[in-house]
Amino acid sequence: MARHKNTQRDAIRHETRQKLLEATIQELANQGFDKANVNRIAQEAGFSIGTLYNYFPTKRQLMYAFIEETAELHVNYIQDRVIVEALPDDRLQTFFNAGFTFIQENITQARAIFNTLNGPDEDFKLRLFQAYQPLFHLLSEEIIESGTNQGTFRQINSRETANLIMLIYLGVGSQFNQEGKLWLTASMVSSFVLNSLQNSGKD
Amino acid sequence: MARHKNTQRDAIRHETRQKLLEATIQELANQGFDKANVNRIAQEAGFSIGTLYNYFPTKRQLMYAFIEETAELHVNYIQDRVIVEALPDDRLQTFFNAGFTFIQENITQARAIFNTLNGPDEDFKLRLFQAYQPLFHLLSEEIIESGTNQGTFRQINSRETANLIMLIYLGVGSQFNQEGKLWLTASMVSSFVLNSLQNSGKD
Amino acid sequence: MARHKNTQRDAIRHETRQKLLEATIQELANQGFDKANVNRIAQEAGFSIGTLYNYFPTKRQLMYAFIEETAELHVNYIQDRVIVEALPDDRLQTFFNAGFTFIQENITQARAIFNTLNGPDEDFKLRLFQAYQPLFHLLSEEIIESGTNQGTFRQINSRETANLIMLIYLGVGSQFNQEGKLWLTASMVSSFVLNSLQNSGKD
Amino acid sequence: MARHKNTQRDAIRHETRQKLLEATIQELANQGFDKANVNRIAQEAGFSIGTLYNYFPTKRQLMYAFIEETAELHVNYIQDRVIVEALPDDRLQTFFNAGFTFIQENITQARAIFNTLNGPDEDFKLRLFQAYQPLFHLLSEEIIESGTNQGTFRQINSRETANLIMLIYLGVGSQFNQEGKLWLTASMVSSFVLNSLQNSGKD
DNA sequence: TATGAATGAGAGTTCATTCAT
DNA sequence: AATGAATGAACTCTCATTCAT
Repeated sequence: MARHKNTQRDAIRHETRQKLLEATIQELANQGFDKANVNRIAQEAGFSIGTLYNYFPTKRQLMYAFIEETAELHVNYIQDRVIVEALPDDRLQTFFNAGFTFIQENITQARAIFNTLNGPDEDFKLRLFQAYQPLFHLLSEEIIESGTNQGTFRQINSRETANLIMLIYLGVGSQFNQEGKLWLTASMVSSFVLNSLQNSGKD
Repeated sequence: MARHKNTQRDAIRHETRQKLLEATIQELANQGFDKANVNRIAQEAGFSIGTLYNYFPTKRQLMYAFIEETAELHVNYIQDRVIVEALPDDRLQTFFNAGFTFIQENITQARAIFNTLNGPDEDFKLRLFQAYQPLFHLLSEEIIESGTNQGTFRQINSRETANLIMLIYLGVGSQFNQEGKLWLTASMVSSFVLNSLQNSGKD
Repeated sequence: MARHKNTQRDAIRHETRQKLLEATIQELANQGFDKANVNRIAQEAGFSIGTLYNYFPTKRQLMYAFIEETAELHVNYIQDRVIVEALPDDRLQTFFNAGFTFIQENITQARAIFNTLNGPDEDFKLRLFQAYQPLFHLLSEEIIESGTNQGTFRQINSRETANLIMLIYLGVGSQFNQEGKLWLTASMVSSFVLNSLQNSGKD
Repeated sequence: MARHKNTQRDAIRHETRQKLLEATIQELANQGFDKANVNRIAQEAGFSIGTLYNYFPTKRQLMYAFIEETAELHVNYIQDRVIVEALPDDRLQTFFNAGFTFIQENITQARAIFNTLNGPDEDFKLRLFQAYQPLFHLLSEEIIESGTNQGTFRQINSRETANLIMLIYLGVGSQFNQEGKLWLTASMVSSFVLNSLQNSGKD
């Protein structure tokens, strides 16, 4: 029974934690890290500030938790869809399709991530970089190298190119208007990138 | 003599203003807008806080002034070098060469601009966007359309592509390490982009 | 028990709020709005500045709260005593008697109100005007019109006269010396006003 | 010739001083003493802040000068018109007529004076009180006592009554709307006061 | 475990005043 | 006599964090 109680308690703890993180997303998306206000976050989540501090010892820890949770969702969403494709071309297109779809469907998180992404805080950047490593690896190994090996893509430094594509993805992904519509489409971007990667006769 | 006196006054005002803006650059590069501290800026510039506020009525106005001055330098530097080239290919290469050179040589300003660029503040973004309009125009009209007309580049939407290239430029430009070395080289990036733009047999 | 806890919390909040308002009264009485210092108010109340701002979001809101609380006390005090009198003459005398008594007994609040009353701030004036409306109504309807209808007072515009009497009351009320002694007595003032209002043979 | 030069210099000094005082009136009328800004006053007057400080050693001295100049105009205006009347009744009516006319015609000064009048600053009050002494004397000696001696007015303490009338005058005078229209008319107020003062059969 | 009253360092901004020219 | 650049104490307000209940 003690065990049962603990399970129940864990469930409550988990739920509270999630509510706090959701409120954090909203606040971060609207305000960015510096202007985000933990008192307001607690209030929006329906808890007292004391409770928030029972779950996250500092504002920074709260933000770290948010980054890691959101990045995991983001990464998994793309990875799951890319990996089922066989051809490098299709994988690249799926990368952008899935990525931009995720952004459109999770615009608040996306906004919060992108706000954080290019801020001056090196700690945040490092965390984000680490959290997005799987996508980097996906691009570098499962798409570019795979494509070069199969002769679909021209010879190219896979790490540098992955870096550049990742940058394009995040850059385009952060350019949405107030309604969350991206300025550039997935197809425009992926065709731009594919055109550069594909082996043409002349090269 | 009154005229002479005014000249002297103007010189003093100009010098003080410049010192304040230089200190602003440092602070912005290190801290970003929100954590930038006007008291520290004034002190670094060698003036009292009151003097700073005699020159710039709010922290925000100070930042605007910085943005406009720096963007103008940045834009002119690139424009002057691109426009003397005749061929679209060369212009594009020069765009990246000059751009990345400017960044390396003005790393503090660049860092400050990029810190600002992707922050959550829409006002700053708008100001930056406006200040960098000439580069956007340069890409769209003088490079891409020119190339498409001459048959060097494939048919492509010039505005969207300019947008994407600008994004790539600024994205790569903001990825430097502590010593100010860029992670990607101008030649790698411009060849990536050129490969995408150039007419190949197949297309 | 939760309920009990809430009751306790409410009591604490109320007490803190009152202490802050009391300190506000002191400060306003001594300094007027513009020179009133919120840090000093908080300190006098025995709290930190942060606590003050947890209770009142701006200096101005603090002053509004003070105005409304004090005006209510002031109005009730006079109203309660006037309304039990039957004759218009007695009511008018009671109006001044009670009013001046209240001032003598609450000299700090009175001083603060009068300091505020004629300051340059239109917002404060409006608030005060609204808060003192019941007294205005009391004079206009329950004293002057009542007196005119009964033939005790001569025919006279009740609203204008109420305005004038109110002005006299507040004007005399603000003329006290350092010890809080009024320069004019209630009986002198009420006999001056009654003499003007009462029907004489000649008019 | 030296003398002539000095005369010229004096004229310039006088003109500069007047311009500064005029700007002071505007500022005081709009802002009240505490929010009045000497830098702004100098600018509005068309001089540098340094020049203002050459003429008035402190903000406070500038305000004193303003008070004394304005009060003198105000007092003279009323006095000149009252003293030519023979009868106490007419003098009292003229007192209010002239007084309210002056206010309407010099609304900015009036506003500034009334803003100052009831502020918390005892020094200002004292200065104003002294500056308005002649009006007080006019009421007390030349109107009330004169009237009592002639039997026109009932027996009444002349100093207290003068005090009360002065208070009524200044109180009504400070109640104007944005366009400078008074809420009460001169005739309404003077008839109210006369009704109280005049000997009726019953008293 | 949850609460929320209280804290206080720190930030942006104002403005009377000084003084070298 | 006139100038205006420079000063800095003082002020309002913010918010991450603590801790007694």
